Amino acid sequence: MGKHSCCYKQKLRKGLWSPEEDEKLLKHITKYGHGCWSSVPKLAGLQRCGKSCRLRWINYLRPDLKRGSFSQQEENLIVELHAVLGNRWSQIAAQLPGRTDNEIKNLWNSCIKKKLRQRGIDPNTHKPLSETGGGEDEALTISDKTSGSSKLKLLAPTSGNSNSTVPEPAPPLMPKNLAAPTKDFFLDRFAATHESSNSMDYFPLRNSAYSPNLSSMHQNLPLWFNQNLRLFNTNTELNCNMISSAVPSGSNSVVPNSMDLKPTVSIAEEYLPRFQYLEAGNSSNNSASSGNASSGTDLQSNNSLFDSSIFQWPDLVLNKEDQIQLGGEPEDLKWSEYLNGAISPSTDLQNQSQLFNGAVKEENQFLVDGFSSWLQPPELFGKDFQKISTAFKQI
DNA sequence: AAATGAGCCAACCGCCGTGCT
DNA sequence: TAGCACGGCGGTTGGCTCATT
Repeated sequence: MGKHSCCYKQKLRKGLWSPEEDEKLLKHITKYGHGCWSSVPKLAGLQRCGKSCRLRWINYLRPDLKRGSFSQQEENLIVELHAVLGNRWSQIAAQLPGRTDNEIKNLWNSCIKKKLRQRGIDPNTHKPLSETGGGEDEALTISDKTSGSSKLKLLAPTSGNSNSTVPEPAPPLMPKNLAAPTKDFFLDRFAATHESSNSMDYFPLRNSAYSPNLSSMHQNLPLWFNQNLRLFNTNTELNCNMISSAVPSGSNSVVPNSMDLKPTVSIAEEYLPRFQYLEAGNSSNNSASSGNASSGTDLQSNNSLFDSSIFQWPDLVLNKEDQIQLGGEPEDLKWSEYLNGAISPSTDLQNQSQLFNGAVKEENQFLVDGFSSWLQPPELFGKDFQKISTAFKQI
């Protein structure tokens, strides 16, 4: 049980992938797309099961993967997201463009957990160890895998009656296949969840060691995370500004340096002011300590998400000059989507939603951008990217 | 230089949900 | 409706690398 039929059919290779296998798989997918994964190994001439091919592609060969170590901002974001989503690595990964769930999971288990414990935080509950008794195996309160109920808890706003402990039904969740939510949709959600001071009762982090401001955001975060959609994919904007600032210069990101893909308007910009509102309304101390207070699209400086949190690992704070030196470009933008016109400065949420609800699989984009990026040494991306991408666009 | 342990990471395993027949 | 195939996810494992003894 659990084993796919393809695994029984023949003696299949297991273990590490050889460069030859990688090449075969890559060539096949860049040329034909993956289609049905179970048929990929056969068509590509590989002695692997389709599942293995899929995994290899997703975790390693995919051209939009960001290589290199995680930036401090990325780590912070992972911690924050984990506090909200628990061990839903794929959903966390969806908010970190270029990172895979496996990568994040590994980072969490090998690194972040340790750091949190060193800081006296229980990585499971995100509460101080003193509160949780420091039990390593304490039952998870957040990553309850019966996600239905836990989600309800996260999502449920409380009634206007601040004494009530019974959550009232939440406004409707973002429907998977309906038109994308409007700004008002989120405003309504925000109002519903933010109105009641007691709403924290249903949020596991209400007493966490994080800054109180976070609770407001956390309450709303789940509303924005749809299991089947990337977070509007707007995190392209949300994340890119955070992450790009700290990506080491040695990072061989596939995003070209020479391109300015930053959209003039994004959903993130639409909603980030709300974070500012949260700050103003709920926090008496929203002064940025990150030294990264600049644009209105910078999540970090706008909502002090990390500013007053305990996750200020002091070893990596970049000033503006550093950012410029390191590139500072919005490298996490899905440039392939830009190429395909999926995200343009005028692209609205609905269009993006349609993009991801559409029949075309997201990965199919690699047919185009994968080919160009893979075959280019990283240092050539910037120089040749536009030319190459233009060429592929014309195909 | 060899042995050992720790940490990291790629890949596997088992389960679940979904869509198709 | 049941059964099957498949994709996807999260947990776990095994092997490699590096540091320490």
